[in-house]
Amino acid sequence: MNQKNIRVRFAPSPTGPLHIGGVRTALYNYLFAKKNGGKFILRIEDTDQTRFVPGAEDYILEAFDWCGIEFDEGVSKGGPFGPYKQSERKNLYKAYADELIAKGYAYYAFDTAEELAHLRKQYEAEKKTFTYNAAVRQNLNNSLALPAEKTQRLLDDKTPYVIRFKMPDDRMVRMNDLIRGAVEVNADVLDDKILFKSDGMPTYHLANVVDDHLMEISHVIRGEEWLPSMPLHILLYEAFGWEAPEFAHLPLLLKPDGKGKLSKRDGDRLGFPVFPLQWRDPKTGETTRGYREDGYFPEAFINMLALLGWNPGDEREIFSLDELAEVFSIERVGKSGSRFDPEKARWFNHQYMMKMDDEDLADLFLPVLVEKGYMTDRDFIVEVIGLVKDRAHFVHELWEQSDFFFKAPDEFDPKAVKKRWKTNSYDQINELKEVLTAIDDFSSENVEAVVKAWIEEKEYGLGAVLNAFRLVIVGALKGPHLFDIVALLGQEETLRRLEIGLHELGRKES
RNA sequence: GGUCCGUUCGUCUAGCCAGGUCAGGACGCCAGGUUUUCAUCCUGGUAACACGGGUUCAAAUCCCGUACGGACUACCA
Repeated sequence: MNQKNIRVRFAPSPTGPLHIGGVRTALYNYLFAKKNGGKFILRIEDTDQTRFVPGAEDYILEAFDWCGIEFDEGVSKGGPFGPYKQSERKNLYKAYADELIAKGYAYYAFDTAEELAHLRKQYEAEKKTFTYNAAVRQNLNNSLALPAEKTQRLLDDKTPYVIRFKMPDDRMVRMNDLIRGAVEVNADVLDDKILFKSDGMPTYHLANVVDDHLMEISHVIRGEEWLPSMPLHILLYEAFGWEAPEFAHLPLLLKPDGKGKLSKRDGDRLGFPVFPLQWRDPKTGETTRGYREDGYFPEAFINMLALLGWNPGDEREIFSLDELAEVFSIERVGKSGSRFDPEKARWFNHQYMMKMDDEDLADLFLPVLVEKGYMTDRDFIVEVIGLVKDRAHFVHELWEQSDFFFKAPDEFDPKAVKKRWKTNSYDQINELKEVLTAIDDFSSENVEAVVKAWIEEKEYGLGAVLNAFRLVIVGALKGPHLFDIVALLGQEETLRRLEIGLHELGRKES
């Protein structure tokens, strides 16, 4: 009874394309909400005007749309707690900062960025770390150190200032993380973080806490990089007299090799996407590949991401989004970072490829065929897909697995020719032509039966004839069951290819 | 440097909380099988508890330390 409503949020900053680590964070939030009958909110955290990138917000929306992740509330969706973009909530944060000052939990600071940078350098030269905290704040340019009249004069003169949190100097902050358990930090190693910037915008810390409270967020599920600021946030809730949400800090996604977290460079270097969608940088015009454009199915992409850091506790690996939502639990999220494995990503896509309906695949394959200039009967395409889809990892690989269904070979693989086009091949294929011409029922089974009977009767080698046969039909020693191919191609086309093959390959002299 | 978090096959991981199984599965890799071919597929194999102490009859599992890795340490999020 009385259990708080579950409300979680994903709060990206629109500074560029969404990294797959971000997608995974959003996914876990989504799954947690769905599993617990809660709400999932999308909030845009654009309090840093200098880092705004045009198109980034649309990218985020489009990426989730592609993934099939839906929000209950948020930008472009609306909801009772809007607006959901922090720049549109700008005028509401200052009052909260003022409240903290009034209660003695925060103060004005007039130090310039240059002064602080200088101080940091000085400390560094002495091999010390500069921390803006209780130990030094009395010697700096702020409302705690200055006489009240001086502070008031600076304020009246419109001197630029920031508002800092007054970090307690002797206080053990005890916290709980849903994934890591108890965590405790002594506040005296923390610094007086800026809550409100001189440009009139709040920093992440203030905006995040205020909005999470106002939006009645029950669980904050976010990346591990936020773990070090959890004490600040807890203290902020405390200062406001608000009940803090539960926290869960997700482990990072790591590079496939070497050390460190997965970055865009790793994708470029190793040849796999790091972003869900292709992204064109508006400044440089540089284009970065995406999972969608690389041919991944959104279902496979999501499935792969979900299993990176979470597992169901049994040996299942293939899950739809709905199935994930049913079995997901935050307790089963691992503590350690997960190395991203591009090979396994491919494997997931292959699993979905094989499961996918031939008709649906035909819809996806059709544009590829049109582009190649082979517009064919749709039923034919569906048949082809049924024969080759198990062999491909991606839709675009369907073409290399099936090109011979759409055109007679324009060249014959030299290695295959050397291996399988022997002295007597010409005569045998020529004779096969007669055999095939005489067949009325050109079904796979019947052609196979007739051809095999003929080979047996003539005592030709099965492998010799069939491989030469495949060579002239396909152009290489590859592809599905040969008789399935010729049945689908039809009698006329099969005979035509035999003709072409005989002409091109000719009689091999011994 | 400081703070915090982490560490089971090459990789993703189960097992740890409630110590007792040849440490299980998947990807990859290797071998065999199926196939007239290639791919798929099937079967089998390969391979791990970071290290050192302690507690205990018994430690991957609990405790301490060490090493290594990571994140954070901005008027960025």
